[in-house]
Amino acid sequence: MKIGELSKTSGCSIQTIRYYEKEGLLSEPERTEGNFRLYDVTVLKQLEFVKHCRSLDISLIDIKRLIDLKNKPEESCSSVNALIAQQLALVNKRMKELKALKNELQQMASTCNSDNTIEGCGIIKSLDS
Amino acid sequence: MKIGELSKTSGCSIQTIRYYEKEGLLSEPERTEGNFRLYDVTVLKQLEFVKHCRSLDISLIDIKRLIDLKNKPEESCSSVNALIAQQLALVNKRMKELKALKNELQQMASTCNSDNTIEGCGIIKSLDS
DNA sequence: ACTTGACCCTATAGTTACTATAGGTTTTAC
DNA sequence: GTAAAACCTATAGTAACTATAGGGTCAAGT
Ligand SMILES: [Zn+2]
Ligand SMILES: [Zn+2]
Ligand SMILES: [Zn+2]
Ligand SMILES: [Zn+2]
Repeated sequence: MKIGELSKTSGCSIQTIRYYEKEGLLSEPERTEGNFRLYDVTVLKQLEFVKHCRSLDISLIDIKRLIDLKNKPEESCSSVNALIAQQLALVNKRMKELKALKNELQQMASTCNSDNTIEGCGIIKSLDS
Repeated sequence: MKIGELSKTSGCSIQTIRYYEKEGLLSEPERTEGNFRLYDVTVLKQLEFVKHCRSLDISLIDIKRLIDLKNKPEESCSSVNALIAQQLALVNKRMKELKALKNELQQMASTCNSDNTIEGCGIIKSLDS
């Protein structure tokens, strides 16, 4: 199949597919005489793998590491485990930050009833301090 | 004071201060004969305002809007309120996403005891499906 | 055979909020 | 007088895409 069909089947945009290829996350496909990319079905699995990783917010560099690890099926999976643990730690950290943000924003919002001038607005006062 | 001192006092890097100025978040300071930026104390308040907004993850564009609103103290503060509400909605959305991420990552991590080959690793299996 | 339109190609610029150089000028201290 | 420290502008890099610009290829219809 050509890239347009792969794009529709996978739900990835054409540019993203080409970008993933450039970054080494997809193997380079064959080309037609006219230089069009020509994919076989195996690339769909690769692309799904990448998409699944991205949905977990794993960086492209880490996805590449995972792909490299996948190609060494005999080795220990401890690196895989470490990578996921690190990703989890990142998510936990961001969640903490977001909770703090949420608290402060909520408190700020509660000081404003929208029925005021900017000069007297509690939100602006909070932001000024 | 010159930019180095402002940087130390405020905790913003020199480049960041110049960047904020370029983006219109700080008023342009006077210059010495030799073209060095020369600040008076009022800029510190401006910078603190920006920093406080950034700590709430408000985008530079929205900070600029807030600054513009601040300069119209007689107007209604409903725009301010709306902007903060929107920011809160954004944070809530990201928190939901992060929770889903965390769940999936945790579940994946639980399928791996690090004592396996990559071929048999539960994490890799999850990512493949 | 020829044209039109859909599809494809590469290369480049834009996005956000900075950070980091490169290459140069000014000030300050000795 | 000179050397270091501080400053200046302009430009490139970061992450993961998205969006053009300016082409080439291919299938269908006339
Ligand atoms: Zn999943
Ligand atoms: Zn208000
Ligand atoms: Zn605060
Ligand atoms: Zn494992």
